Amino acid sequence: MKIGYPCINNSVGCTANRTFRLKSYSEDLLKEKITENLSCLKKILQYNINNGFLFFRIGSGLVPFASHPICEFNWQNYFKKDFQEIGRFIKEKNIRISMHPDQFVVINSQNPEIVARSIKELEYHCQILDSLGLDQTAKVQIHIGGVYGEKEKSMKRFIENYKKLPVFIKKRLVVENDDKSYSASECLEISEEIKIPIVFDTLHHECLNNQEKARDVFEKIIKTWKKKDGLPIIDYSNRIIGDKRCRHIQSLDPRLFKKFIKETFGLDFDIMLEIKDKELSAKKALEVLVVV
DNA sequence: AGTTGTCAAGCTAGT
DNA sequence: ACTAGCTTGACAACT
Repeated sequence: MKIGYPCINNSVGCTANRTFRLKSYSEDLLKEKITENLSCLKKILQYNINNGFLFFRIGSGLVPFASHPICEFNWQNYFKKDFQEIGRFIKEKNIRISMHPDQFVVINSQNPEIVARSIKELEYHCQILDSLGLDQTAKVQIHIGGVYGEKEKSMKRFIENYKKLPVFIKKRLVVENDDKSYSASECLEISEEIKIPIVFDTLHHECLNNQEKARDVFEKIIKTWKKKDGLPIIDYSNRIIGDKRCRHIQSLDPRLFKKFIKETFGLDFDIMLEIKDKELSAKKALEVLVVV
């Protein structure tokens, strides 16, 4: 079991998500930002090793505007050595890497242009992981997408569009249950058809479920992960107490986390802590694991 | 040096 | 019709 946090580290004093405005796009500026981002990524990974965090989500902004038509720069080639070097470090230290494209990636959109842009963005994410030389356990996670007032049709459209994706995307792509549209059991329905692994998000399940117990659903979800996909991934968070909506807590509650670990006894998986204070919560989580 | 409006992209629910 | 919220954070133009 590995513990990780997404995209941002507030302790190392740099960010791997530096960007700029589209208006000020130039190849030089792009190179500059990628250089800074890669250098910071190294620092974060080293920090993670020093602190026992073996799971990390790389932010989508590592290469700004990579999937935008304005970008004709071959960053994969130009930064080949840097990616290989970081990739070697990741493999040597046995770090698990994932990525999570943002809400603009909608594979089941009714608009073919949005689908095309989404595929471009997925290509970019997979190119990052390919450039790092990582195997199929490095995943790219998205949600099912929109409902458009016709859920059955929208689920079918996801399945059809998924089938058309190139293999280098399919082998990394996984879906996560969300808090408003597609529950974990609906993800399971889709997975049954196309055999896509599912990321179980504990907070989203709390907010959207069909009265299934988390452990029951999770045991089914675990089976969607084959050996080549690596251990199942869980996104862990808790709801702000008394919150009507589904907002993340600011910092890990060690007692709730301990309860969760006990409830999932006997199951093995990697945990991504989707919590505001990032590495601080990851530290708390490790402390809980040592005691349990 | 610090503050604040704005930023490539989509969808949903709430006002 | 419009906007907040979603992994919101980071930039850039303004004091």
